[in-house]
Amino acid sequence: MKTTKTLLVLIGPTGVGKTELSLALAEQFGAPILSADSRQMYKDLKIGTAAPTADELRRVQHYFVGNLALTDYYSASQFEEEVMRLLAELYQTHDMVVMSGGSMLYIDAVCRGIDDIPSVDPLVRDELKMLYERLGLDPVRQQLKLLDPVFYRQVDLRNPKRVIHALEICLTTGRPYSSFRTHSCKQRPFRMLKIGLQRDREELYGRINRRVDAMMAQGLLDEARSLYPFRELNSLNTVGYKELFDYFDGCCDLDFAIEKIKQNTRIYSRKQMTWFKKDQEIVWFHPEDMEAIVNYVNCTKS
RNA sequence: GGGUAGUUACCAGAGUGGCCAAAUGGGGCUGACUGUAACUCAGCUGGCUUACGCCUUCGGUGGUUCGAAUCCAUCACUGCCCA
Repeated sequence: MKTTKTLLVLIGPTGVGKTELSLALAEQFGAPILSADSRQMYKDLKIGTAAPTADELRRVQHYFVGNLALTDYYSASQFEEEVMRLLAELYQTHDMVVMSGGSMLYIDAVCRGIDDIPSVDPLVRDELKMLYERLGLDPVRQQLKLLDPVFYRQVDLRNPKRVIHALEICLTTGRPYSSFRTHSCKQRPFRMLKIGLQRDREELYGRINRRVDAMMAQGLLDEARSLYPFRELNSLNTVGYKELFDYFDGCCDLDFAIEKIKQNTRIYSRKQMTWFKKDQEIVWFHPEDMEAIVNYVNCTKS
């Protein structure tokens, strides 16, 4: 009899209770956990990203937690590639793997695939960054219009990140950015069960606020202080750290910074929900209703 | 008790006779997003309406005026100063 290999994908906004549930489910099904969190991957971001603790890491085999240095370049595409390679390996010995996380783009990269686009030449990146900083977005837009009129018509021309990135690709490859974009959905050699975790807004916000207070009690301030010298790194453009950097700069007092962390975390959770809402494959549960989730998983096994 | 400044939408705060449902910022909400994504960007934010538009608002009341958030009177409350 052929056993179906399953990827149990736990999706939900930050603070909803993914970590706890993922551990319980992983133990129940004897599955390893694959984290899909773009910030918990950095080994120096522990408290502020609510990364699984050493105890939790001992309970279940985890992947993609604390595997990067702050200076490492990383992308959703790399994540897709590494996850696919790892899954092929894990499915030799496991029927089920749990993937748990909140990084929308990373999850989609694994579940649907992401187009194969070459990496940006660092020189081109620096050059465009300078151009943008010196002369604004307009010259970037004009160049993009010339090199990729198709994408030029599609992009949000007011969004610097998107406009600049498209041009970066045009310049490093010599081809229009849009020619790489197929948006095709890749087939995966395993079955995916997307489980969405949901709580009432008020309940979620309460958890988020309390979690930030708990982070402070655990020493987030010291963690952030030790990372302050690296604040310009992209990996530190992260909720929970950037607000404290502002405090170190003297831009606000500590209480204000903490409130900002709570607020930005709430905003982030809403962005996640907006993204996940569109995904019709997700079946939604309350994170504390493990029984219903286990039933659902078992029912779909046939 | 006397003087003085004020009372504008969730908050702060512009507006001092028509171009005002009322600038701007914050907050809130909604959404976009395929390569640094916990990023970046956008829209809405008095009520009803798809919209044209209509209705109710600028501390209360009463006036002046074709027309008032804006002028006058009065009442209430708040801040500051002098007693």
